[in-house]
Amino acid sequence: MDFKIEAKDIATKARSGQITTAHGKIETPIFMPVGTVGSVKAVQVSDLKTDVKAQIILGNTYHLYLRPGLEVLKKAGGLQKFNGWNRPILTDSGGYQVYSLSGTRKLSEEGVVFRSHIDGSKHLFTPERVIDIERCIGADIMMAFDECTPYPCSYDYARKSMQMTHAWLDRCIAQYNATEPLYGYHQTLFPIVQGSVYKDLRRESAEKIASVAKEGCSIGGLSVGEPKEVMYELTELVCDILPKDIPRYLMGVGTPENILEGIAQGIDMFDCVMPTRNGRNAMLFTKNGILNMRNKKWAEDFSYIEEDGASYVDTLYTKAYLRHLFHAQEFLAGMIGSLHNLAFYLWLVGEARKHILLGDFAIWKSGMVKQVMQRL
RNA sequence: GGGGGGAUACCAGAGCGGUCAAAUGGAACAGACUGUAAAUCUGUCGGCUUCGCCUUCGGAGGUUCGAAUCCUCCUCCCCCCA
Repeated sequence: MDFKIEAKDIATKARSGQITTAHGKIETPIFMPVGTVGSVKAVQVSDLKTDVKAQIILGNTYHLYLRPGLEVLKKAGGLQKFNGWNRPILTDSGGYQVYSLSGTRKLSEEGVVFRSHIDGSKHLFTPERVIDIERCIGADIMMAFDECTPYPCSYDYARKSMQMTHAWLDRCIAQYNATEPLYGYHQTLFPIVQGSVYKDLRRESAEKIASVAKEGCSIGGLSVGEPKEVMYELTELVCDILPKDIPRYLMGVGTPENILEGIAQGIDMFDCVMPTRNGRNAMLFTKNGILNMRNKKWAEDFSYIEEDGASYVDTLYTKAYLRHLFHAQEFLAGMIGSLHNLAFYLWLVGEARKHILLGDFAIWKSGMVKQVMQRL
């Protein structure tokens, strides 16, 4: 994997660049749609490519391991072939499930025993095992196995968890170095900064990650409920420590505002379920603000979803019609919402990139944040 | 013509003497959602000057300390037999 920085903003720490993977190039800053079980929910691959203009999508190690399972993925020749995407894929390691499925798993220094949310069966995930699974999935970018700490989180717990994540990282790297890709193309490994909301822990973790990161690195454990100001402050602190010449990925973030702030602090990659999940739940992000498409006020609004929107659905359907679809619980409603939101997110990071290259990112951003976050 | 059942809030539908402004669904209205156990979840849902009060359970009377619940009559609906 290769990363070239093309431009650096002067007023902020934003930068634009290009990542080259075995499955294609990625222009940064970039937003990566989430496709947990191998599919970006409610969105066709064809639309992801031509309409959303996604360049890389996520998959999830825990979910794909459980279903369809490693044998199928191996026989398919990797996830890129299996799901028809054939472009760059990043897999989350299951570290988020350590957090989100905390009620059905047991955590120890060795690893995590998950109780399958599908059938209740037990599955041990160790750092070594996670790397093996990610090899089977064939992700271009594999995430190290970590614990995403909850919020709030005591200092003591955060410190121990961070130390464990660091120990797991060393084991991930060892396993990474001891194994080969299964499908003949290069896979890279991103380590993850943890440390909850504690600055000294974040600093320590960032230093650890900086010392081992080769081709990219990431920041985890944020956007789990802490105030956004805390997230911004910690992102800045961490970015100042992380290597400048490799991509930085802020995991699980976020709202359009979060993403623009992240870009300003030097983040290159983002992912979040928000555009798809909220899109399925009738919340639309537009360049003029946020709409709840279930609201009565759209019942007889026959204007297009977004007159100059980024997706073809924006001028194919009216607000009144989309509201009707949501009320009628038609699958099409969630498909339109997801497609619209993803196209908006990709448009947003594309614009950010454009303005970084132009040199007026800071001005553009402050106007855009206000515009994009207002409620319509 | 004879016999029986029923009318409850926007809809459907519990309740069958006090703990009922009335269960439960649905609809409606609003909100939440940040490395997806989510096409999910939450709240409100008679009125008001809202720790209380007022008006409601087809209509009119009555019994009772007290009625959506019991009695009488009326109106409408449904079913069975001829």
